[in-house]
Formats: sequence, C-alpha cells, structure tokens
Amino acid sequence: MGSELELSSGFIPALYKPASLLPIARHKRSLTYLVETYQVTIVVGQTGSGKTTQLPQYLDQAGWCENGKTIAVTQPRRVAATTVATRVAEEMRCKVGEEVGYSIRFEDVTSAATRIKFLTDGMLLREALVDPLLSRYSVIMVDEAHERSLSTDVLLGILKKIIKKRPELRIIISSATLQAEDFLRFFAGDEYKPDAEPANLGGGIGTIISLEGRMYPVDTLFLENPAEDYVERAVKTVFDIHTQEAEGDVLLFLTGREEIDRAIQMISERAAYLNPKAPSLLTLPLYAGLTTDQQMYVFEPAPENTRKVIVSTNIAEASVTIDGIVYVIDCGFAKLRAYNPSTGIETLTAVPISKASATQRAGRAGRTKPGKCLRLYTQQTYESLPEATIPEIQRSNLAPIVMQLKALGIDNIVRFDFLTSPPAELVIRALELLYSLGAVDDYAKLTKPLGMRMAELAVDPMMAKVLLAAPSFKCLSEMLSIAAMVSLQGTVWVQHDGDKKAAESHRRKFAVEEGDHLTYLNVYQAFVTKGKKDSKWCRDHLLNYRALVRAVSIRGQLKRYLERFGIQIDESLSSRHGAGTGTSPEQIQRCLTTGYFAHAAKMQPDGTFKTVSGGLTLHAHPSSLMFNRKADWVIFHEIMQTGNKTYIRDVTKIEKSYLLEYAPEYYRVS
DNA sequence: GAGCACTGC
Repeated sequence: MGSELELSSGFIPALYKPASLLPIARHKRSLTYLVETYQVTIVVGQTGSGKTTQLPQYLDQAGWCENGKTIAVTQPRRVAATTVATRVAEEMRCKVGEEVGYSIRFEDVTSAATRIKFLTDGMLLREALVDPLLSRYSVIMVDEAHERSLSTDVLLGILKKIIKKRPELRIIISSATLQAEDFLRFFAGDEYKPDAEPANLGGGIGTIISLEGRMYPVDTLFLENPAEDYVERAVKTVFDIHTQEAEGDVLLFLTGREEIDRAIQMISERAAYLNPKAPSLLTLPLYAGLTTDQQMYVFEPAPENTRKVIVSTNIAEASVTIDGIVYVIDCGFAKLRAYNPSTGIETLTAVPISKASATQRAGRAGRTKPGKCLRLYTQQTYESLPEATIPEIQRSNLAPIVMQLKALGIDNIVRFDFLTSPPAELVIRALELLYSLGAVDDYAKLTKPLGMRMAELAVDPMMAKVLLAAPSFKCLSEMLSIAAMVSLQGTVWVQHDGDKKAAESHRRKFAVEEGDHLTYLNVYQAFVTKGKKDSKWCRDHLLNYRALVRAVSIRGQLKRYLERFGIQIDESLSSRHGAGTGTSPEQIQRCLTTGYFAHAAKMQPDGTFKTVSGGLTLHAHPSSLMFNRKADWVIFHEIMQTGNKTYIRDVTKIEKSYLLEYAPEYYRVS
C-alpha cells in the first residue's frame, strides 16, 4: 500500500472502493439471471463480498423496481439498516429517503420515490400485519439469515407461505456457507435433491450461489493443553503477542463485563513492567452496557508506538466491526440466554461457542491484512463443539411470537413451517400464558378485541394486557409511561463505576414506596417536566438521557395504537399522581396485577422471595428498590437466573387479595 | 450487591 506516498504528498485513501472492483461485480450477470429464473436464491458471501450493497442495485438496474415495486433488504439490527442505506444512497448519488431509504422503529426514512428499502426483519414482520402478502415488494432479501434471530426465523416461515401465493416474488437469502443447504432445503422442500448439481438443485424453486469475499488468510492456533483459567491465559497471550509479534491490534473475546474488567486490570498491572522504551499497550473494554461514547473509543486509532487491545463480549462477533485487528484471542465461551419452559425462568450462562462462532471470531483478524487467531482451547475441544449455535427460536419465551403469528392468521403454531421447529414445550407454555391472560380462547384462537389488540402493541404480552386493562383502573396515562420505561430494560440509570453510594442516593430521590414501577413513573414525569430538553439534568441525576428520550418515543407510539383502537386517553392528570387528587398508587398496583399475576412472589422473613407454588427462592435484583426493603406480596416484570441465584427485576408490592380478584382461574384453590 | 446480544409503524 502506498503509505509513504500518502504521507509525503497528501493523498488519502478512497473512502470506498469503486463498486466495480468488488468481487461481486464479476457475478452481476449470473446473479440477475438466477434471480429471474429461481424464486429463491441463496447467496453465500463472505465479509466484503458486497452482497448487501451491490446486489440490490443490480436488481434495480435489471428492472425489478418497475411498476412502482420496491426491493426490501432486511437486517437483524437497526444500525445495520441505517448505515447500509446511507452507503448505497451515496453510491447511487441520492439522498437517503429518496431512491434508497430505510425503515426502523421510530424512523421511516422512505418516500414514494424509494426503490431500495433497508429495514429490520422485525419491521418487515410488522408490515405483514397490514399487508399479509407484502405485495409492494418485488424482491425481498433476508440478509445475515445465518444469525438465526427470532424475527429472521419467523420471517422465513412467512415468506415460504407467501411465495406460494405470489409466484412473481423473488426471495434472496444471504447466508454463511454452513447453513446454505438448510435454507435451500427449507424452501425447495420435496424438490430438494442433495445429489443434484449444487447450482441447480431440483430445477425449479431455488439455487445457491457463492461469492468470494475480500478476506486475508488467518492463521489459527490452538492450545496444546487446556487452560485452567482462560482470563489468566488470555492476559499472558496478550503479552506474548505484544513482545513477540509484529504490529497490529488485538481483539480478545471474553464472556462478560466482570471478566473484561478483571482482564483489563491484570493487563495494566503487568504493563507496568514493560520496557519503558518498548511500544506500550492501550487496553479498551467493549460491551453493550457501555454508553455509545465509551464504545466509540475502540474505533479510534491507537497513538503512535502503541498497540491497541480491545477486550470485548460477543458484541464484536457480529454487531460491531473494528478495522485494524490483526490478532484475535478467543476464550471459546459466550454468555447465552435460554428459557426454561417448565419453570418459566430465563437463564444467562456462559456456554462453549459453536464452530461457526469460532470461525466468525477468527475472521475478525483478517479484515485488513493476514492475521492470527489464538484459541484458548485445544483442537480436541474445538472438534467437540456444536456446528452452529442453537437458534433463538428453540430457546426463547415464545409468547410474543405465538401472538404475532396468530395475528398474521397462522393459528396452528405446531404445524407452522419453521426452518427449525421450536420444542413443543415452549409452544405449550406460550399458549398457556396467553390463555391465562385472555389473549387466546379455548380453541387457541386470538380473542377479539383483547388478543388482537395485544398482538398489535409492541410490548410483551403481560404488559400489553396491563395497558388494555388500564382504562378501567383510570390509570392509562400513567401506565403508558410505566410501559415505556419498562421497555428500556434496565437502561434508565447510567452505570457508574466509581461512587456506588452516590448512585444509590440519586436513585433514592425518585424512589416510591410501592416499588420499581411507580418509581419509573416518577422518573418519567420528572424527565418530561424538567429534563426533556436538558441532558445535564439527566447527568446530574445519573439518568440515561438517550434512554429517556427513547421512552418518550415508545410512549407516543403506544398511545397512538391505543387511540387507533378507539381508547380515550385522559392526560390531564398525568403529572399529578399520588396522594390527593388524580390516580392512586393502588389503582396502578391493581392494574399491574391483571397482567403480571403469573409473576407473583411472597417475601420471606430473611428478605428473599418465594414463588406462589413455594418451590423457588428468588432474590430482588440489586437494581430493584425491593433489594433491601420490606414487602409482603409482590409482582415482578422479569425473572432471570445468573450464576446460582435467581433474580427478579422491576418489582412492585401488591396485596394477596389482588391475585385472587384478577386471576381467579389461575389461583383457584381446589 | 449486579446482566451476553438483539428487536417492534
């Protein structure tokens, strides 16, 4: 590369390589031919193949946007949808929102002129509620399908149904190598013949095409003997690289914040013993819990004579891409969520990664030049890893998905054609919950209007039920704010490393005796009256400004839905809850119970909680007001097991009698 | 005394 030239004569590298130089350009004609010929095309393309940015443009040029039709390209993540749209708009020399646009929750940057539209796959599913055949699209490209997110999997099932009714619709699935045949088998069904020519399977519905990427080779090394403590071993490896290998930044994969902090601590302690004349180390953490500003540091080039070491969770495996990484250190584990249908409890535990994940992590070392991947496990261990991670649909609470499918007219969930079907127990558990909430009837059909409306609200079923019950408790305005705050999933307060006592005293200023939900209401109301235009007010109170701005958007959206259902919302009392006039806490506590009765617990003399059936010991999460307060009965929003403790979050006191009053069937004493 | 990563008109 011409780095000397760049320095001496002021040249800077082009921001983007001209599209014609991308490997995909060579396949333009065969790609457009395949899409014309086959209803489903599986595109196997590595990083840097240009599939996401170029393929939609080829299809546009080939006439797929004539007669006012649109090409949709879905992404599992919001940021991807917006950044890719921006890039393609630049290449097509238009503004985002003109010929090229994107659509994500709260941001629809499209117009009548939009021919190529990037959107989250969740958003396309939402569109299917209004337009079940997705008739405005001529081509739907499902990008990153191999990640197997919940909404990608549901979308694939829906698309398989749609193509039977719309023979002119074209589907493109972008996938990693490993899963391409699974996708084709899924769409081609009986026509799939594994022995046929790979480029022409079955001769009708689908085909696979591979695009070469623009990746450099990555040299992969395993440990000879297993490591006793992989954090310790990772730190040693960082120093081995630093003292023995050529320049280049390091990306270290660990499982969570605690490990990351420990590793960074150890690295900085040992860095003190480095030769002062030797290059130094700059160690940076990366995990989702950091603020955006804190995350931005990892993208800045290291100062001169300094090697950057990024210590990251799984976020750097697919969601965040950092250039300049030459060395990857992979601990071989990741924290994964799973849902236990027999207890209804989610777990978050570190588990061995899959071979596909290990390959993806290694690939992070080969983006700018040949790299090395150091795996902190043996080759034997690697061989024993599962090929791919269990898809989310097989380890999630399916109540929201079941409701959504039913709203799309798919009543028989067990017989719905999933790429991989969820375990029956997950479906049964979801149906039981929806039945107890009154969302489905004895025949497992969505009730009208309750179940239909719950399906349309973009909150989980329990909260949806609470919102729809709120008018009869005269607390809808308050409950809208509470639902919006709960949707933020614990991001209301900014994490503060230093002074924990200060953080606690800030929280206490907003604390409400009845529990976390009313405290959220208090924070929301203070924000809209005092802090809405003032991020400093939020900083002073250790509140997350961006999260609260988002809460305002979510509340607005939920309010518009309810108005569309014809529900009146009296906002006149919204800032005056509490004692005296307006809504009493009791109305809110009662209303919450109508949705969260299945999440009830009783406090024990030792301060822990027990479920109604008495079996499980639960702990108030330290972020909850109930962490060190007395209560009798409570309801909670979330229950999760980490390590060997089970925590409940977003906890509010109730009376035992509410449970019998609002869920007599559920708590019937026989 | 603490939680991986995502998402919804």
